[in-house]
Amino acid sequence: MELLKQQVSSVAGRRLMEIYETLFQHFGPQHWWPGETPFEIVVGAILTQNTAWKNVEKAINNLKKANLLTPQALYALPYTYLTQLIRPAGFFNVKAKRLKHFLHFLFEEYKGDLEKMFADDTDSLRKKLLEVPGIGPETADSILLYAGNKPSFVVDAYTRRILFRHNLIPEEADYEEVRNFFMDHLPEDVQLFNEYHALLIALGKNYCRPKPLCENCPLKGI
DNA sequence: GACCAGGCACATC
DNA sequence: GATGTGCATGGT
Repeated sequence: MELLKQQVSSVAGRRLMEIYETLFQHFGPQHWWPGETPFEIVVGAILTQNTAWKNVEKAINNLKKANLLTPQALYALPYTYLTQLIRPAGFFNVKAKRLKHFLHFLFEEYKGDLEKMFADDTDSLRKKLLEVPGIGPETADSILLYAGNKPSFVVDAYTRRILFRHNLIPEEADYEEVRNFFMDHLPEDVQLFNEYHALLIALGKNYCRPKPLCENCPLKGI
């Protein structure tokens, strides 16, 4: 951590590190992403779009129990059967399509091999993922960071709300601007990006709600 | 019974 | 280009 801090020169960077350390001391390590394999993480990243994680777990468990949580098995699985298995995660019709789109991409470009996919450099893989229908910026960055261990900062609704409330970004900042804010000011470190995003969610879930619970917020006063 | 959840694509203005 | 809307289940 001290080594990381030495790499931070800007005022914004020091502010981000201060927030990070405060959150880490308060919440502790988050052990993200909950998933046993890179492929499970990719599937989870698509299923969790605008959906509570608890519901995603049910869908993933259905796939696990059926021994279908591999690229080969899901690629071969009939669409209608897939929709039934992922039903608890909601939006099952669109998400089944999105999973199929990703699998098509994975098999066309990398013969179904996630390791080959992640052997691509981060920026060009990010561009390719964003061209897959159903994979937007947050899903792409989650896949890169949590499944591929690549340094791509993940931004979500909590992240923006928290940064806006702490006057670090304007309210109208778009996804890329918020992501660049982190990536321009923080050292490019996978573990830091991983933990930071997870800690922001912890803060968002517990304090930085649409109706803020600022009284006992760990960031109060810093 | 509203409101929210670890988004994204597409229609319409 | 900026807003609005559909997608669907399950927890609070």
